[in-house]
Amino acid sequence: MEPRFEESPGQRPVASPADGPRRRRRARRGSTGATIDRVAAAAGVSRATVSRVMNGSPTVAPELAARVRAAAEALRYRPNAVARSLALGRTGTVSLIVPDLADPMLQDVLRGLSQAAAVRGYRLLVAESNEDAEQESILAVEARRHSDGLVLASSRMPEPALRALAAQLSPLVLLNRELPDLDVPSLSVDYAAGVRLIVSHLLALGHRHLAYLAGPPASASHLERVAALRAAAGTHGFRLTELACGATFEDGHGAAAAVIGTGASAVVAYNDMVACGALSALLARGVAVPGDVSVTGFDDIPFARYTTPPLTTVSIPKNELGRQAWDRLWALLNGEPSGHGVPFQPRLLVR
Amino acid sequence: MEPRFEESPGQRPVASPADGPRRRRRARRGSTGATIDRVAAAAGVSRATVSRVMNGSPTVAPELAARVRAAAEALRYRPNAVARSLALGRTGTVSLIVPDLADPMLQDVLRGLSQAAAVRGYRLLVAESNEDAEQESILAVEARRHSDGLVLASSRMPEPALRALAAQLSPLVLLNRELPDLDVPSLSVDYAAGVRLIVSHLLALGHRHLAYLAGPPASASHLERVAALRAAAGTHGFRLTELACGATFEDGHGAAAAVIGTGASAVVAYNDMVACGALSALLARGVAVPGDVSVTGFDDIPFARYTTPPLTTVSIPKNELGRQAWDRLWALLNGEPSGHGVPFQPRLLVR
DNA sequence: GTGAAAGCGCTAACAA
DNA sequence: TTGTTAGCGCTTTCAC
Repeated sequence: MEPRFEESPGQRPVASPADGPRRRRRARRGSTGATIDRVAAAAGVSRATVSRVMNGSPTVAPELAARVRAAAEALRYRPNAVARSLALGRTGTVSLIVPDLADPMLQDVLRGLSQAAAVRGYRLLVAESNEDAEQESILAVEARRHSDGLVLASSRMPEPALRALAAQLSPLVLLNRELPDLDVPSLSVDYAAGVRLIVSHLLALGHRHLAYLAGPPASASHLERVAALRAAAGTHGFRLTELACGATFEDGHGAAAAVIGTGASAVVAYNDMVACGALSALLARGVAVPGDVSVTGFDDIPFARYTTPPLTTVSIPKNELGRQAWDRLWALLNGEPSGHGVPFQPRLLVR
Repeated sequence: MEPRFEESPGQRPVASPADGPRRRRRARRGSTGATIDRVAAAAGVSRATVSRVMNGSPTVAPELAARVRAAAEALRYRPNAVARSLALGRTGTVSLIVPDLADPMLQDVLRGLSQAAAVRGYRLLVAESNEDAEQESILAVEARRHSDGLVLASSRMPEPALRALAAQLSPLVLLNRELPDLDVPSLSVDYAAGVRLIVSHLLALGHRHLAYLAGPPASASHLERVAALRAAAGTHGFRLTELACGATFEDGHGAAAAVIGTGASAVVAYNDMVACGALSALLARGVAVPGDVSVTGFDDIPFARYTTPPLTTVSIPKNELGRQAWDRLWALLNGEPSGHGVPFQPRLLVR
């Protein structure tokens, strides 16, 4: 409230009245701060010149540039990223929202995205919604505010909510989720085709009664799969028993008893984790696999190859999905249109 | 230095000469921008008041607050996170650097960290160094500039480099890596103790020749494990054969032939992935596990429980490591000291 | 309780 | 080529 004491004269000449507040502000931050101004002062040039040098502008006299670099070095100057972002109007960060960070399937997507983004000098913010649709809306908006674009993977958001949010979230890329007639690029896998591959394979082996271990009810990919299964059952006339299950090892493990109860000769699992869990529990109960019962998975997680017996599954290009998500986002960030792509075709891996 | 122009009185009357540039700037950003100024204007109050309302300050008259909220709502105003960060001097983001995003072990750490941070409203930036030490230094500095703190997991950085960087990276928490005598909190697991648990178990089963499938040479945890193994071999007088291997399923799978060649009766794998890979390959070659050869892992990844036979391994509290990392970081962010903790004790899981 | 204004640290248009 | 200056959008003193 009172004006501060005058600075003692000398170095930092006469303290203007404005000096008091400024001091106080400075104190707030750590002593970390070598700012662009300090470097400019040390090098005896203007802020602009320092900025030019730091950003590699070619229009700076070599002699000056060297002086600036020396000063920056001496002061251990690191440009403040936040200030830079504010001035530039972009953060150099994109966000990814996933329902479950522990999902080996999404993990590879995460990796592909992260690596592709890194190539362009972009960083990745990740957030986990814990399969909670409401949470997801909030997270998405929040994450978007801190970054330049958003990838929403396997969104659990109800379609109306998603639709309403889409504008706010743009630039936005959807993974494993469609939003027809809205101009949001979405990368999808033709799960129905995947299911048909599995079904054909099992029918060819002579199976006539399949048990489906269902995924999370809110999962779009589960819905696609079950729909395709039912359709196939109608077409090919096999018996289909659906069992509520889930998406994890534990879920699959817990479903083994029920599977045996159905008398089905083959298990179509929602994904590889469920398949592995079920496989393990079946073997433990003395059921021979694939002798008594066949088990198939979905996704081709790294693990699927190393179970005993190895898992027959449908491979989807996870890493590629991540990379493509980046490509779409990158296009949007540059104002290019990013055409709606064709769905990825899964591939059957018989093991 | 020069006094500013006086503002012309009245609303926002005559376009000043400065108006040209400003216009151009505006155009740079998307039309997304409902700014605090626009809301203030719409509500007929000052910026400060809008800010107060948005941040829930109690010192605003209810009537005004309502007006502001209405205006904000109408304009679909979302405070600009970057500007806020700049003014506040904090980003509300912390970074995690990992060597490999696909590692199921680190993944659970990532999850624990992410969830714990979320509780305090913090977001998580992740970056993958691809096991590359140089890359890691760069990434770490970069990530740190964009966030308020850093967690470095299983750092591959040589100790001198890490030591030199520590100050620049602070607040910093290390995972799976010690930096003695430097004041950097580091969360570690007593891997030597874990190795001793496994060795005792195997010795009790009568094994006298163990094959160690070695992890990545630059990995600190591998070095700890191998040192403990050698020490135990000396103490207990069993035979130890070390085989170069790696950290992945493939690595373990590929090592099976070599394992058989050694004639060892038990395999101590660097981690669970290696163990699973080896297990699978051994079974495929007709080696009975655990009949002919025992296989043990390390980490207790979710999968380890669902192999056939299930994997005996050493459990380490991955999720807890993540949460604790956050706790330490949070302490540092608040200027509290964060005592060097005791190393976590692993637990043997016999399966 | 509210507003004016000075920052936060940087970029870039414009002038020189 | 270099410097001046006006922003980027928000928070927070300080004065009223």
